[in-house]
Amino acid sequence: MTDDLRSAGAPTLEDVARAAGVSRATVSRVVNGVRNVDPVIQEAVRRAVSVTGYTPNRAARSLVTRRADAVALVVSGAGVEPEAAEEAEGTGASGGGSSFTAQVFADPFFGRVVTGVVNYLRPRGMHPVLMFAESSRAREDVVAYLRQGRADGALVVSTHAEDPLPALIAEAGLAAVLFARPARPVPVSYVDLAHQDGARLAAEHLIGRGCRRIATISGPLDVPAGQARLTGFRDTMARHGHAYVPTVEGQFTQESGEAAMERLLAEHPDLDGVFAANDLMALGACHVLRERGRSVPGDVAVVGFDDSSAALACRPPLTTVRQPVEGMAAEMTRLLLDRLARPDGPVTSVIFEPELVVRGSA
Amino acid sequence: MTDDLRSAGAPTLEDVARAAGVSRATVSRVVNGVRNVDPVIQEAVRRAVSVTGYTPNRAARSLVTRRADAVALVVSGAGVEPEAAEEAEGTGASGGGSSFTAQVFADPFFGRVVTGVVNYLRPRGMHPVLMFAESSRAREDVVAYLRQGRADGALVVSTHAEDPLPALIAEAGLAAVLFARPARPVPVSYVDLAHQDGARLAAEHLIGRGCRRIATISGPLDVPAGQARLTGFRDTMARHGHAYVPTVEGQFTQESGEAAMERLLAEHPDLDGVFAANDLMALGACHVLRERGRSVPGDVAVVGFDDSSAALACRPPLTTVRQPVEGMAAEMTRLLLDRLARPDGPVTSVIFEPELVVRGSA
DNA sequence: CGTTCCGTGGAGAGCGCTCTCCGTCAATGC
DNA sequence: GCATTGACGGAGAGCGCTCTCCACGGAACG
Repeated sequence: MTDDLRSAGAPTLEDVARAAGVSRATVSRVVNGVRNVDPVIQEAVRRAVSVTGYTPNRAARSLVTRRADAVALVVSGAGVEPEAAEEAEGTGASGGGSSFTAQVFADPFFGRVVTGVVNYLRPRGMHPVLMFAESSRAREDVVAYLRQGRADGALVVSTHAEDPLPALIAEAGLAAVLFARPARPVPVSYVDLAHQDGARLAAEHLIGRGCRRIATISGPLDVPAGQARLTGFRDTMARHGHAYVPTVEGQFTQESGEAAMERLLAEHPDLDGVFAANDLMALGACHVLRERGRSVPGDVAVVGFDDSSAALACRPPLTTVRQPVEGMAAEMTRLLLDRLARPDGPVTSVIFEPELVVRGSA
Repeated sequence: MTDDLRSAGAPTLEDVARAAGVSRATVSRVVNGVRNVDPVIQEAVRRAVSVTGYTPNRAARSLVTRRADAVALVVSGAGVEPEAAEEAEGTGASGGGSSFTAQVFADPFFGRVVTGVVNYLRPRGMHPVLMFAESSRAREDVVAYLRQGRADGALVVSTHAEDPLPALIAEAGLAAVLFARPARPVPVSYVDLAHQDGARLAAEHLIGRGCRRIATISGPLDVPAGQARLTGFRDTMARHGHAYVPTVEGQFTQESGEAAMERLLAEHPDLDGVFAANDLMALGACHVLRERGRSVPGDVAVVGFDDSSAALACRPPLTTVRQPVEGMAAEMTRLLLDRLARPDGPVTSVIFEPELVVRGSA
């Protein structure tokens, strides 16, 4: 219906300029809302835009502005194991596929990150490009992608400590912001949770409800979050006179939570309180407790961490420490856009406070 | 370390050409592997590329090729309710935020879609741009994004039937492929599951293990998948002499599964088998059954649908109908890239066969 | 009444790449 | 031996946009 005005294909600035009887530069000024343009001419241009059905060509704009107006959302793992799994790429009909991506989304945590990122990006007309970086090949891809200018910066969520990606990005002089403090110092901004405070809340809650023989299932200790949650829990316990806290290390998975609970129960059959460093492990622990004839929270109180959807899938629903993931992800995004606006700004960190959510399990 | 060879900023084709002592065109030919280039020159160019640390500028390439080499992955809802929720965009610290995105990722199904898409895209050097289209504003954004040439096509996963997005995209002459058949016919390719066959597997399994009083919790009946699963289930039951199947409609959520189970149990206290149209509802059903003193599968056998992670979070783990989501998502992606390669190709549909996964619940 | 200045629109030079066209040179055919 | 062909490299014209300059005119000032 607008074909009469455009030479061929999509309408360009030139076409709009012709239709409005002004120059290309003026149309550009109106479209980008820059400098003063006579209101009458502005109106004429706007009309011409809608008549021609003009849409700016992003590639052309990017070429001169040197900005893609896009950011990458990278889920990054350290992965010795996933590194090898990459071979099985092609098929993977029966759930094989990329074990890494599947594994990432099994934890509802990542969905909350996406929600926070998208909420912040969307009102600004931006959308994240989703990338996975679990092998060194994939990490190079991410760096290449950024270097090609397809994205202006990266939001990096590492699933393991010792993730080499942040350092790679920093070396290449590319912009990035991390979710969670990197294990090794890297000159990159990040957001994180006050994990120790969260663990303290869990400890105080268990003590407060009268538990006397309390144990904990920690996260992997090579991950800063796992380490911090354990430290925070033990410190608080010590401050309340509990010198010794039986501890078994888990891997943040439901299975590892089950195995850990089995061990704790075998070694300390009389325990009456458990703090699991995330909800998935707490869920596993609840299953084992029930199978061993312990009622939750009657015989044993259980507290989780994260307030993920696993907390609600559990019966009774889990008392847990809520991490404001969406807010953290939004802040992470804000930090990145800030940095893109002022590339020589300071490297900062923003730490969020957790919150105890009391439900049925403790 | 390579600064001596580049004029300033990132190295360009020109820089590489100068370093290799050839023309820009030749470097382009080598980089893109097009036409025959003398092996000796090829080698020289390659060396120059690595010496200069050259990376092609995608914006410049896109400008002339008119291809972004990117696709959008759109999660689309029809949403009357989410439409209004858009107001609360800004803050949303405590989990409020965009109820739509949060809701999308609560079901592990979407993570599997992402996995399949990424697995197919990655070996081809592509990455999906994640977009949500739950309001008409957002739908326009998606269309604008595609029209700006920021993505070559869209992979659309609709959460509701009557989703207007596919039609919008088709009208604009943009490329798209859908996950699941649209409620209204639209000239766009799609992949889907043989839902009826899946329901048949569930019915036969329940009958085969000796259940006599079988009920079902259906999905929302305005969604083609919900409808098809119910139809398939009833048909098979009828074929085995069960003329009447007590049915309660659910909404594919855990809560709706609980409510539905309560009702079924109230009206048919003697039932001994339940088919829930997805795992989340089956999980809810199991919780209710246990609370009402029924053992699973001893007193009541339960079969779910999807084989999502909820199936494993359940105790006992759910017997369920597996939907090869990853494979379907990969095929959807293949169809889109095919279409981009041959824009005048046929509109097709690919239907996948489900598979029964027997675990503890039935 | 001349000078300065600000507000505003146009001209045009690229941004870095691809791709068509053309030129060159060696191999081949009659 | 000369025309024909095929293989291969170079030249150069854009792709659609932004943005820096410059030109122009009217207002303000001395």
